[in-house]
Amino acid sequence: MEATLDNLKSILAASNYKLTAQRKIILQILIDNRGEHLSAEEVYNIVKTEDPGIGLATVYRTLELFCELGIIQQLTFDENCRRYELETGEEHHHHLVCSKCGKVIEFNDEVLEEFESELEKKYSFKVTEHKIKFYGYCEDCQ
Amino acid sequence: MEATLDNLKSILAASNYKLTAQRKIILQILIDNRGEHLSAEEVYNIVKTEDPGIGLATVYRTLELFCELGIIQQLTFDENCRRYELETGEEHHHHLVCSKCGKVIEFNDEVLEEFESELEKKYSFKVTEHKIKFYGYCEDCQ
DNA sequence: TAAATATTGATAGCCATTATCAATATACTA
DNA sequence: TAGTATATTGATAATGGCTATCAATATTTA
Repeated sequence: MEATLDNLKSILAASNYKLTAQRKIILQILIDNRGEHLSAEEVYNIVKTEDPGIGLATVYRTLELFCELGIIQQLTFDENCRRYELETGEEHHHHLVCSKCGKVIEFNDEVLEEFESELEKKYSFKVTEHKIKFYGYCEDCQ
Repeated sequence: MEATLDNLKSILAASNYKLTAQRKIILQILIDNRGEHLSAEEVYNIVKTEDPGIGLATVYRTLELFCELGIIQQLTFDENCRRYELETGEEHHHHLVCSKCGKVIEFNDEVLEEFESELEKKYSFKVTEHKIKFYGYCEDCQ
């Protein structure tokens, strides 16, 4: 289920967290920038235009909390910079990252799901998460 | 082609780098610990037993250089800790990482290669690198 | 409305990695 | 083989994204 400003309070309450103005603003920004893969710093810069008093630590904490609650998902295209995207509740998808212009193309594929099942059998390994990224050059940069 | 103490000099020379005692020791350690996925800090601790005077920066620089030359490959199972493994010249492989005990199981599969080719066609994207990791629980930790 | 609890902002701290730079080592050249 | 240009080293300061701390404040519950 995708998070909205309306159900945020109940999502938080279900885990004994409280609804605050800061959390609402940050969720709103993530929704407004759906598909943007924002970093904490970028969220901070946007949020400051609406609430200049907000602290950087609050942004980091809120993003971490939203991850824990499954509202967003953490991505790391480049190390030393974590990015976040809204969890849509739809199929999981993966990314093609252009090494030149930085463009990110999303794809999803059930082939990977099948592959995962095979691995689980072969290695008696229970997969709970996967990180799959392809790096290279997009159409414009080749 | 896999790097050895014998061909290290020519690999370096081909890119205008020089052979040094430090580079030899570090390569030797990587060879001795094949399959260990060492971090820079770990390499540093081992190297100090053979050459106490070596600097940490040299270890970092050498590992970076070896990556650039294709002698080793960088891995990131856990963010904020980069690990390295020898490039064997054989098939590429990927990793299953146990979230509980940290065990790393290696696998390789041509299914992924095929999948990559399909992606390239579909998105007009030239893949140069992929990072594929599955996280979960190994046989002992389930 | 009060009390219990969670959250916030400011800021100091962390820690793996990088940059700086003078001293030194390597490798080419004559 | 000595001289020279160039690359490398070790020590250490700096970087930078992120986290911990804590008193002040806000939210929720009773």
